[in-house]
Amino acid sequence: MRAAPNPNGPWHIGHARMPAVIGSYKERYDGSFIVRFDDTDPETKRPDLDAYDAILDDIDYLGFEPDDVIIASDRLETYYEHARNLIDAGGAYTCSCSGETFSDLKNSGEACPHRDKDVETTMEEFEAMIDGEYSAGEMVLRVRTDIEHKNPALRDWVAFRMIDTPHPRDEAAAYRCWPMLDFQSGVDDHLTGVTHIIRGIDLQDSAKRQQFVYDYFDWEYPEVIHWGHVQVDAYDVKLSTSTLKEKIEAGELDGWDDPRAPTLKSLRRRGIRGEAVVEALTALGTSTSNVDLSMSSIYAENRELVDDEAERYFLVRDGERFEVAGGPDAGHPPLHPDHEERGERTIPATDGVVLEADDVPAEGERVWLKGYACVRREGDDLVATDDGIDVVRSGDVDVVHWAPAEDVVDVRMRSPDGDVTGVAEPDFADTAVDDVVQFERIGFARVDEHGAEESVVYWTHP
RNA sequence: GCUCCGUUGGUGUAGUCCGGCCAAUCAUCUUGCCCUCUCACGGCAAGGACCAGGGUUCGAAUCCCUGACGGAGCACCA
Repeated sequence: MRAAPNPNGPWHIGHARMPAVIGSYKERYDGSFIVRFDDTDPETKRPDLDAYDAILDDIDYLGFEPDDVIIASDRLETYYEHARNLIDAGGAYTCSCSGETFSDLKNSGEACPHRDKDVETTMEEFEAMIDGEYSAGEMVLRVRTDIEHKNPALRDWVAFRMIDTPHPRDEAAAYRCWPMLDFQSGVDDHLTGVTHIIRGIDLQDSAKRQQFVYDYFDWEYPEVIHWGHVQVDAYDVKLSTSTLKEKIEAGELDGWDDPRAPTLKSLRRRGIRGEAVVEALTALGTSTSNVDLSMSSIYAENRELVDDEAERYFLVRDGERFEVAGGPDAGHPPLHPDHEERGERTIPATDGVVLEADDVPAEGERVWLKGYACVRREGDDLVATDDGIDVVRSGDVDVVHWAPAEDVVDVRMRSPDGDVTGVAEPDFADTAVDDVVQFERIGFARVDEHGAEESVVYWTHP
């Protein structure tokens, strides 16, 4: 099977569906996984030179290693050779109608004057196309299908056209005569031994178009299934590479890995594992209707992967400061509640503490500072009580997270909903970049940077 | 306009080919309870769906017809 991306930028979440499904089928049926860059339009779908590696990088992130990587723009001579064979077989003719003219004829089921051209003339004109003797729009090579076919989409479609703009890849920059997707893809699928094709519903007519070429060559068409589009909830941004590119260029997003972008690079930076993305996407199946992917299913898969190793820390957002009277010098909650052997943290309380606004108890009420003790609010002070943990177990007192008022780590947490700032307990400075931690009662986050001014983390999921 | 395709709980999915084992599976989700010094993890429970109407049949989520709704193609884009 193959994934045939158009190299126009890094992948968004929806793109991962193809490698996710192909990769898991490959493992199940001992198949092979080809990546083929379909970059045969240097103009309107102009390839982005960085995208080839970016996409391979994304596939690697997902945890797959392609068996083969091929690039269509390396293979022009192959397509030309098959076009010559097709012409010889009477399966194609050169046509100089304007797109509009041909469209009108086609829609009324009428052949254009060029359809009856003999093979020799067609061959001469096609060689002239290859030699670049025409400009864009002057000449195309059409596949002779059935001009009266009841589906107008299948009538005598274009196989090759002229493009004046050079291809961005040096290796392909000299070519001016380019195959259309249906020709290139159809030929390559056969030549590379593809047995099963998955493609989008937007390409539902492709197999029927390509079938005409396969018939001329007496090839057997692969099994093909179509699936619908994927929408992802939880993002304001449209799932479209070109839209994302515009937003990045306009400065609305910081880059392809901005946490607000629905890209794989963004998920990776947030500490979501490729495996979780693959699991969630594979579960969508391959139905032809459009599907909505909820981020919560990716989150659920990922949480299962990271929970056991994510150390716990406290992060207090917009803290309100209180002095603490009568308690111990510090709190010592464990790094992980299920793994006491990993040790405990030390959170000093002698210089006062901060609590999140929602956690501040009313005057005279009690709250349990997790890992520390029960305190009662008396004005701007929190006075330790001699309550035991049973007041928590009985449900009388809420447990809250907290941080010292001094010597904390300033933290900026970047998330799809924007940045939030706060302070983390001192031991948070011990974490390494790339660690995924859990800020208790807030959620998981990946440590991105420990800077001089502040530490930056990326919110992973609840 | 012409031509394709689809429609199972909030979301996704199994079942549809070969009608009965489906008073419909699993996951996520939501809620409640248990566990717990986290609103994490774990455990238990509950909630919630066969697009509509006809037809065939002893019997229809499953087959047929009609309709509604939704999607896609009719490009010298991929």
